[in-house]
Amino acid sequence: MWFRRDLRLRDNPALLAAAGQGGFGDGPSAVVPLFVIDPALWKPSGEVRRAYLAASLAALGSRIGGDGLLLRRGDPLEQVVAVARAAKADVVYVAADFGPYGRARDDLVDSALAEHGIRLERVGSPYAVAPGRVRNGSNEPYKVYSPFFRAWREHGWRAPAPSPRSVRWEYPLTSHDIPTSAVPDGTELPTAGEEAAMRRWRKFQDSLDDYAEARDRPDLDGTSQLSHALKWGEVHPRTLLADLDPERHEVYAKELAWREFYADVLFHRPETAREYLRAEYARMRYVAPAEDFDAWRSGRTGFPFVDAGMRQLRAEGWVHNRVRMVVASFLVKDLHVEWQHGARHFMQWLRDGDLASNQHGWQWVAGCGTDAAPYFRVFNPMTQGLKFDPSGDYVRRYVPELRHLDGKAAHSPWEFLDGYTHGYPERIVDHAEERVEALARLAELKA
DNA sequence: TTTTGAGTTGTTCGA
DNA sequence: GTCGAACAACTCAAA
Repeated sequence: MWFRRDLRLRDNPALLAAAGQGGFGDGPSAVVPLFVIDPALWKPSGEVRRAYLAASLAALGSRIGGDGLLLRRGDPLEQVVAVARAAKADVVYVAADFGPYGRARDDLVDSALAEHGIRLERVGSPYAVAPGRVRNGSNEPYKVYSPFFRAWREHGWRAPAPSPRSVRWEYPLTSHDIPTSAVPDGTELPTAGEEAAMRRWRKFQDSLDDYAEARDRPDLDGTSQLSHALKWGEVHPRTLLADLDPERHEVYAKELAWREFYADVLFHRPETAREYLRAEYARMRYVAPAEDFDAWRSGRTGFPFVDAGMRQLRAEGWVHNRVRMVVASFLVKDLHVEWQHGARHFMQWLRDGDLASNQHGWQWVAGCGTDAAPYFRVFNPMTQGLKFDPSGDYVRRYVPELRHLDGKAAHSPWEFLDGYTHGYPERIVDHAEERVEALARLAELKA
């Protein structure tokens, strides 16, 4: 069993197939629990995601017990083949990967294994409905979310798979060490592993009825906080969907469907991990990242809601989705910087950094993605802050220079004589002007 | 093939 | 302070 982004034992069809249990296989087998630390993925992941992955691997090792995971470092092409041969394995089981890199990697590993008479079996995926499955009446992939969601729900998914009974784990080779992966100073990460994810889910289920209201409020704890667990497969979305009331909890199911929609879009258009989904947007006039980009990255734009979000990213490796949209809109529409620069920064720091969701979330905000909505949607950072952080608590939590301002005053230090007495920077741009400029640049594109 | 209705998440302005 | 209209035109999906 080659684990990748499915770091759990429960509801894991590939593992059941490997162990020959649950009707997935043909009788009990010994299983090698393999994880390969691939430098091609490890290095660009950013220290937060690396640290979280290391903790998650340790948690999975504990769940397995005994010698835990068989960890190998290096090119999967070499490592998987070496381990499979040493184990005299007939089959290597995986959950299918639908990302651009993972697909190519798995095809290569498939061929390399085949040379030794070993099969690569793809059982299940990180999604309730595998990318490529949901099609419209013309058998084409959907390009708009809402009809995708209806068809996705109609398509349906399997019930959660049973947990494996005792598995006979085998270790044909010795483990390598996990590379050093210290958490950056001051970064707080949640407890890793499937048990922690299930605890969080059970706790969050009490809040599901309030989710539709509370989910948009970054000052409240209204979200499930499971994005990192979904990213690493510590929990499968199917497990969550099975616990939802289809009527009352549709809003939460819709958020899971967004994740599946973006995976589907990226599956059909793998080049959009880097390139514009709407190619004409490559022609727009942009500003090369410079001092303003640095101010954005470090949370010193002078716009409290934006700066709070950018500092939350660095402090926690996570940002509330509402704030992700606002800071992304600010970079693209107020600073006129291409979305790829912002997306790369997010991927460097997010503990849940998922290529499909991140890149297409950015493209959506930038207007070059799957958004079918009006072009004139430009977020006003102060209006957004007042609307979704009405008490100012979120801003004060991450921006100490504004803690002396009470209530909503934290959103507009420029209106107060003592607004800047604690070192908070002045606004680096005039939002009203840059909004007009963004619309003008779009108009040029249309012309 | 043509037509029709709809499209996550907004902002501004004037009544 | 609140509320509704205006802000373009286009693409997508299905009837």
